[in-house]
Amino acid sequence: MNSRFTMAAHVLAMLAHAEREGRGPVTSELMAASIRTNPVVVRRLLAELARAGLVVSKRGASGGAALARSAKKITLLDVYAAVEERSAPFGRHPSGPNPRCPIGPHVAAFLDGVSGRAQAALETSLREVTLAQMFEDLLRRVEGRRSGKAARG
Amino acid sequence: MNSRFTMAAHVLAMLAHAEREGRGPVTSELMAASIRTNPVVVRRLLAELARAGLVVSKRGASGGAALARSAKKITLLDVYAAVEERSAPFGRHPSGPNPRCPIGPHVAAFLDGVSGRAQAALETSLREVTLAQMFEDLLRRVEGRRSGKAARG
DNA sequence: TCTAAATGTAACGGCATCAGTTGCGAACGT
DNA sequence: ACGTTCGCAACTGATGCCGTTACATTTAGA
Repeated sequence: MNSRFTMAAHVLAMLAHAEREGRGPVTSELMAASIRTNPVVVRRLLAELARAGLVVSKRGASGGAALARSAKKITLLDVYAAVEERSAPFGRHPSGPNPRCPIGPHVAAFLDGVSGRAQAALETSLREVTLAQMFEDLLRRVEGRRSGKAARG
Repeated sequence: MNSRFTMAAHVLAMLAHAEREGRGPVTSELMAASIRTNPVVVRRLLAELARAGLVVSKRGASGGAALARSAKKITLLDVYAAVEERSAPFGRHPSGPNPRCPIGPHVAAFLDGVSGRAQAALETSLREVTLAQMFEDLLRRVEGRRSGKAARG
């Protein structure tokens, strides 16, 4: 299983943090150290996020990545769609069912509907959370304010 | 991506059909021909379904597989859980976040909640459909009754 | 009792995907 | 000009899944 969504959330949290602190772009090297991976892995991830319009990168000295728009306007669904192309919960026959079998194509058609509804439910639950909400929750967790109600997630 | 759920649905539909027709056990070879795969693949699948208590198999001459209980009492969630162990919609850092990074563990904790809710939504949508409902829908599709309302799925 | 029909299971290869790594060219600030 | 940083291509190792072969085991039926 694929860990790009988790890494993307981590990266975007760092970018939201930098933005709030008024710091400049964040380098892939710094983020890679935080995630414990290689800078190139982070850059590949950033390339996908940039293609989706979520981040912008600057090259050269004092370059790095930053959020392309407000953290309030980025939902986890945006992130998921950007880095996880296959959102279907299950796959299909690689070679298709036997066309001489009368039920094969109908099973596939039925499952298309099931898959579509499951996918819609997943997307709805991801659309409800913005990057800003996630970041605020992280701040609360880090600051250890146990008194406030724990944010969902 | 994994096609076991689709194959399992196909297999179980055939078993439901055989049961309704009063036929005996269905061989893996017959089912494999319908799915266009190898009998061993079907048997591996049946082994998982049997471990989950959904089917029973008989060895030897005139052996094969049959439903272990009524198709009305098997939901697609049962099937999904039986063959798709990883139901989480996204994975985690392989090596975990950097412990010296203050937000890493919190990102993971936050995403645990997100994943749990997404997973719950998926499971709810799968629990709503029984094998019997799916099979009835397939029958309608095969018989080509366009007048009746199309079943969800 | 013998035979044919089936399952159960192990082993192996091919293929795809992913993470990690290296190397280098291009862009950019100082 | 120089060092910094991204972008990108290429390669490796690990993993997971499907397909296939092979073989032992079980069972019904002649």
